[in-house]
Amino acid sequence: MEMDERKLRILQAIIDDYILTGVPVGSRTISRKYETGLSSATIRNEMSDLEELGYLDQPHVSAGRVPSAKAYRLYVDSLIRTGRIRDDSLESIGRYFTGRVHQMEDVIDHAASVISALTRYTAVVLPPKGKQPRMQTVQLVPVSRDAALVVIVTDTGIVRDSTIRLPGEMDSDTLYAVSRALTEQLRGRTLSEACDCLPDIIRTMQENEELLRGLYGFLTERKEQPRRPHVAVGGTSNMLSYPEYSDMEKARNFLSLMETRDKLASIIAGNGEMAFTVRIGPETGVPEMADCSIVTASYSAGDGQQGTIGVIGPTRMRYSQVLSILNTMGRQLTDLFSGEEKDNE
Amino acid sequence: MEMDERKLRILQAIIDDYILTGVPVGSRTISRKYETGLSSATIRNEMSDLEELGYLDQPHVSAGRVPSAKAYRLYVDSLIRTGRIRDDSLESIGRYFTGRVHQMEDVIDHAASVISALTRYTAVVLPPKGKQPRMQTVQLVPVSRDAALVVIVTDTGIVRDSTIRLPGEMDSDTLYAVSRALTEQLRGRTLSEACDCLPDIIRTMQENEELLRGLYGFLTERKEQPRRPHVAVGGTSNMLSYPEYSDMEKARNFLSLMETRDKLASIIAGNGEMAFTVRIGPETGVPEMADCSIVTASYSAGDGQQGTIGVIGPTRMRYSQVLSILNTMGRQLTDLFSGEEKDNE
DNA sequence: TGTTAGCACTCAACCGGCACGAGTGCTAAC
DNA sequence: GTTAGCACTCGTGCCGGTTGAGTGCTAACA
Repeated sequence: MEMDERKLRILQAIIDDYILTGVPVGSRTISRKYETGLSSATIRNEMSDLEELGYLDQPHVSAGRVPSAKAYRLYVDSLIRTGRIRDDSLESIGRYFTGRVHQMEDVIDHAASVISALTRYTAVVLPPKGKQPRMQTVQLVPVSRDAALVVIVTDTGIVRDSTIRLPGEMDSDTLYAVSRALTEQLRGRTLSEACDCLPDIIRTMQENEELLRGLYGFLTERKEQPRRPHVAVGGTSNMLSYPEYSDMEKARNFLSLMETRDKLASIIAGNGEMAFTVRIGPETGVPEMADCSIVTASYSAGDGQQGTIGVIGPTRMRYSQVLSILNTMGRQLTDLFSGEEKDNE
Repeated sequence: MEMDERKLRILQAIIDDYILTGVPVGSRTISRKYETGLSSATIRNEMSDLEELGYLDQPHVSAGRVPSAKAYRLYVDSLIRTGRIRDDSLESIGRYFTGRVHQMEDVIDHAASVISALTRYTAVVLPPKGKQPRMQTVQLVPVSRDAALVVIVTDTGIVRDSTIRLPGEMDSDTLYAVSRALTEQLRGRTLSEACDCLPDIIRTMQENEELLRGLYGFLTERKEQPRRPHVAVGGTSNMLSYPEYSDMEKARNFLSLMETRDKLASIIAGNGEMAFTVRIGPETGVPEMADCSIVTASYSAGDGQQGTIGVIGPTRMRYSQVLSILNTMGRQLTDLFSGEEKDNE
């Protein structure tokens, strides 16, 4: 026995209905609500076949059928292959991003809350991430008599800053002179390269040895403990609306996973090569998410920097809508960050 | 009829037991588990009195008694008055904050997760906030040929940065010269004062008019849309462990409140004058939190800057433990930020 | 006068039985 | 190949009885 056109149509109807209602769907429902021109008995036979083929599950004998992960996979693949991903909500998304100060973290927080509001699922946004950033400018800004702020501008526009102590009183001009010299020497190097060659530089700039040692300590600390990126999450409470999560234990595990941002980031993080990733149920590889699906899309922030936006929802997700929204949002973010990028170059 | 010593002792026992178990407590339980030397019948009479006085509620006639908000209030007040707030968990808290790079947001995130882990409730930490910060140094750091990073160092150590466009190519030395001149003129002023007097400065520095105008735009934008402070939240999932939140609807409302950080911040924000605030049930003034309590403590970040740490839990909270942990954590944060502050002055 | 033992009463929680109905699989007729 | 009909399954909701924790009241006691 194999799949034919009619089976496919029936499966589609079952999935649509299940996504809508969340309750196992029976043969009668399909024959009535969807104009198939077939009786419930015929649907029943087809459903039986579809179950044998592994596309449907039956919670118990007198209940309706529920789509399996395999069915969703088929459904999503055909959705993506036929390119039926619209851009309908573009304007409503675009509207959110006008006339604002675009600080990176604000933008991704905001993106997460917009996505979760539109989809009514949980949204996760990871900041752009790419190759090792290279230094462009190093500058020491005086903060007080014996402390300075280290500002490192990299080619990705990301700035790391923190104060270091000065060995003694140093005026603003001296700091500037050191900054210029450092910039000249370190420009184009990555953070860890800079770390490696700083001892050499210290030798050539004896007069400021102590200050540079402080800077060296700061850099190595940063290299070993990079500031972990900000992960934006929105709409975690949405998940509790779905009967899939009426089990408290499950809900708590889910929420607690959402709280451990490191783990969450590693789950969401895409390989950056695919426009979309859809992982259904067990495909997520995370036991806590055995009955969730994760849809991710990547956006670009110029210069090879890639970010990820993702939606987490029950396996019976409105995939088509989610893909459309992620698609639009991805483009929006790409425009936004690339635009900013253009300003800087 | 009025309160006497014995009633107080019994009430105390009832509250202790209810905090522990979460189920209505009966007279027999009190007479056996707590060595009162009284029979259950006597306890029963006293409980009846306590109910009449408004300290106990009875869910239904054949259930035990439950402490009222008024009872918790009495309990907490005596807890605070007698100063029975220990510092037992100090070492375990202190241990968390050693050998780390102390970036403000990391610290408060971390504090929230430590508090929630220790208390098993939900923790909220607000960053220090105080009088208008005053400028100390302004510096323009070149980012690319036609863009610069504006770094403003204020006396609170908080740094605002964002890129602005340069009118044309300007080398690092020119930018430095402008920075020095600006610093001289603006030092000691608040952000909005700086905004007001920048037009005057522009007049005196004709040659860089265009650059300064860009800066002016940046400052006014910042003045009107201050970056909203980062609110750290930890342990939201903990709330689902308590039977008080077995109702999904309630749980969802709670979580969604935790997601709207602005509102959350305004609920938690203390007046800064009290060491501790305990708001019980209706006292919170938030309908979603009718059966929650909120305990807050403030910490100081030096120079009049005040931050707030808070715990949100069911009304039957382990107040004593929570107060003790907040007390310790508040001191820890005060030390940490004041220490940093000391480095800078 | 305060304390306690005893007793009747209440009521949520639990359990077993029963009817209902949605849904299936199978068979026979079209 | 399709469909009508029928027997069968099984989760769900409802009803009534039992249980047990807990109370309030009263009478006896120290």
